[in-house]
Amino acid sequence: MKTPTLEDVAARAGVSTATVSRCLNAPEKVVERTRLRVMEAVRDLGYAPNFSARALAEKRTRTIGAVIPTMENAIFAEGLQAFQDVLQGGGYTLLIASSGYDPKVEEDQIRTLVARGAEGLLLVGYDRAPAIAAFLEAQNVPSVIAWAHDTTQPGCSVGFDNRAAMRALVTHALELGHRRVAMISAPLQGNDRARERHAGVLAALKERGLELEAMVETPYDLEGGGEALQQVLRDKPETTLVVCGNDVLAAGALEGARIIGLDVPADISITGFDDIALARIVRPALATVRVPHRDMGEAAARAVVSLVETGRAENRILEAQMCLRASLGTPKRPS
Amino acid sequence: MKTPTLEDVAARAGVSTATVSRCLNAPEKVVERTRLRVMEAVRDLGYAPNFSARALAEKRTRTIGAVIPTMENAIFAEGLQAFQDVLQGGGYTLLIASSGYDPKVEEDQIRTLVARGAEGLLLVGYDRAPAIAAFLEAQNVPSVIAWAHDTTQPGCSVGFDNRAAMRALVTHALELGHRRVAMISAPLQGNDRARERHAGVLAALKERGLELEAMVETPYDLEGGGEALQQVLRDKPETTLVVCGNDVLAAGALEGARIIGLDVPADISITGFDDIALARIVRPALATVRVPHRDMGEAAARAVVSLVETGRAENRILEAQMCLRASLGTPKRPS
DNA sequence: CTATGCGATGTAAGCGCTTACAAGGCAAGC
DNA sequence: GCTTGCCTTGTAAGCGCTTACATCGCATAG
Repeated sequence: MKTPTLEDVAARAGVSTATVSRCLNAPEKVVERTRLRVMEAVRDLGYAPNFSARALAEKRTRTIGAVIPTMENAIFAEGLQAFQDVLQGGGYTLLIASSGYDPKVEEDQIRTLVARGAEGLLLVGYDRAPAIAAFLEAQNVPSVIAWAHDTTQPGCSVGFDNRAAMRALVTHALELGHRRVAMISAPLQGNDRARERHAGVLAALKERGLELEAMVETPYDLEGGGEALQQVLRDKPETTLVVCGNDVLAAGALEGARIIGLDVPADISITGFDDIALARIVRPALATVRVPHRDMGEAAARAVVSLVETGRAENRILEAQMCLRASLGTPKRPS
Repeated sequence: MKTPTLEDVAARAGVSTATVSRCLNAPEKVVERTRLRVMEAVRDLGYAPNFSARALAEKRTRTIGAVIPTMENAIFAEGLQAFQDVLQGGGYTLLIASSGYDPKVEEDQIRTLVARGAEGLLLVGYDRAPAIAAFLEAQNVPSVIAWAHDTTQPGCSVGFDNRAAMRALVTHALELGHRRVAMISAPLQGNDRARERHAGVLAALKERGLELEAMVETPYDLEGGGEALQQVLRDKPETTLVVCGNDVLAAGALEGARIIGLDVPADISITGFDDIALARIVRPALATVRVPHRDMGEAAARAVVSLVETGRAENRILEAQMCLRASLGTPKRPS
C-alpha cells in the first residue's frame, strides 16, 4: 500500500497531473467544477504531496537552517521558537542544529544544513572563520546574524548592542558609588557577545577613569559562576560589584557569595544579563539586562525570508533594557 | 553560476554519472584510480549532492520528526539535544516542532512533519486523538513515545514511570511524618505525564489511608506555582507538604511560601519533579525526581532509527531517581 | 586458442512533481 | 460564418539522483 501520487489523483479525477498540480498550487487557474472533483479525489485517496519531488521540480526547498550555540538555554529557545513560528506561517520549515559553542562543530553544522538544502540561515553572533562566509557566498545562501549587532560588519543582522547595554548597566552601578568592579564571563574566545559585554564594562569604567579589578572566564554554568566569585573575592576582597556576562553565571555567583557568607547586595552587588526566568526567582532577584528574544526571533525570521525571496533585508536593532533588581545596591564603603 | 550536478562532475572526471554516484555512496565498488579522479573533480567543482533529488530517487528522506510540548523548557531541550546527536551520527536529520501543549497544534505539527517526509517520529506522552495513531499507521510512519511509559499502551516507548517515581517520593515524605498533603500540578487535561504524577501521589497516600487535601491545576510557570501555593494554604492551612508536578511550579511555590512568610521546610515542605538546574539553585534546594534526559534522548533516537530501518524496536524503561534536598523536611506538627 | 566468469563501468529508466507550451473550446466581434 | 483571443486543460520535458541491467575487458581455466 504505497502512498498515492499526483498521477493516482489525476486518474481518479479524470484529469491530467498538471491540473491536479494547479488545483493544489494555484486553484484560481482551475475552473470550480474541475477543482471540486480533484479535491474530492485528493480527499478520497488521502493524497499528500511528496516534498522531495516538489523541491526537486521547483528547485526550492522552503527550508531555513539555524545554528545556535545550545538548545539548553532559555535565551535561544525562546527566540528560536518565535523564529520558527514566523517561518511556519510563511510556509518554511526550520532545520535546527546546535554547536555547543564549538566553532568547528558550528562550521560542520552550517555545511550540513546547506547540503540539506537550507535556502537561508540564522546564525548567532559574528565570530566565525572567514571561510564560512565565503562558502555561503559561493553557495548563494544568505544568512542573518542574531543576538548581536555590529554596524562595522557586513551582512544582515537582527540583534541588539550587547556592549551598549552592558555599558549602561555598569554606568548605572558606578553612579550608585561602586568603584571596585570585577567581571565573570563566559569564555571570550569565539563568542563575540561575551566580548562585547566585556567591552561594555571596560568602556563604562574607563569613562570614569577606572579599571576592571579582575576578570574571570569560566564555563557557562552555575558552578562556574560560584567558583569564579569565590576566586574573585579571594584575589580582590575590596570588590563591591561583580558584573556577570549572563544570568546563569550571576545566579551561580549569588550562590558563591552565600557560601562565603556575604550578603548581596549589602556586602557585594552582582548583576546578570539576559533576564531569563531564573533572574526573577533567585534571591535577591538579579539586576540584569532584558533582551527582547521573541521580537528578535520574529524579526530575524522576517529578515531571512525577505533575504531568500527578494535578496535583501534591513538590519534591525532592538532595544535591550536595563532591569534593576535587588542584587544591585549601593556599596557599603564607597572607595 | 548554478551549483554543480552529478553530471558536471561526471563530465569533468570523464566517467558516467553512475560511477560518480557509486564513488559517493559505495566507494568500494569503484576501482581506486577512477575513484581518485572522481573525488578530485568533486573537490574542484565544490560539488554537493542535492538532497531532494537523492531523496526522490532513493524514496527515503532520512529525516526524523519530533514534536515536543515546548522548547522553552530545559527538560525537553536536553533530551532533544541527545536525540539529535545520535540521529546525526546515524545520517539522519531532525525536524523539530513544538505544540505549546496544545493537542490541536500537535496534530497539525505531526501532519506537517509527515508531509515533510519524516520517516519516523518522536512524540511526548500518549495523550492524543486516536485518529493520529490511525493516520501514522496509514502513512506507515513509526513513532516512539518518550517521557512516559505505559505498558498497557501499544507502540514503542522510551521513558520512565512517572507514577512510580512520584509515588516513591511521596511515600518517602509520608515516612517523614507528613499527613496533610496538597498538590500543585500543570493542567492534567491532555498531559498524561501530569496525570501519572498525580496518580502517583494518590497511590502513595491511599496506601496509608490518606487523601489529597487539595489539588490545584495551574499554567506551567513560576507565577502559577506561587499563586497556587498561596491558594492552597488559604484553603488548607494545615497542609505540611505541597507536592508539585514539576520543578518550575515548585520553584514558584517556594517563592509563594516566602511571600506569605512561611519557612521551608520548617513550616512547610515542597517537592518538585525533573531535577532541572533550577532545582539546585533555589533556596532551599528542591527535593525532586531526577529524570535521565540524555539517556532517554539517546535511547529514543536508537529506537526510532531501529523502527525505521528494521520495523521493530524494544521498549526501554529508564530509572527516575528520587533526589532528596532541603525543601523536604520533617513536618513541624505531625498530625 | 577459445570459453567462462567476474569485476568495473556505462546506459537509461524511473522517482513525483512543476511548468512552458500546445491544443481545444467557446464567446464576442466583424 | 469566420476570425480573434481568452480561458481551461493536456502534453511532455525536465529537476538531479539511484540503480537494475547491459556491456566491456581481462584473467583464468580448459
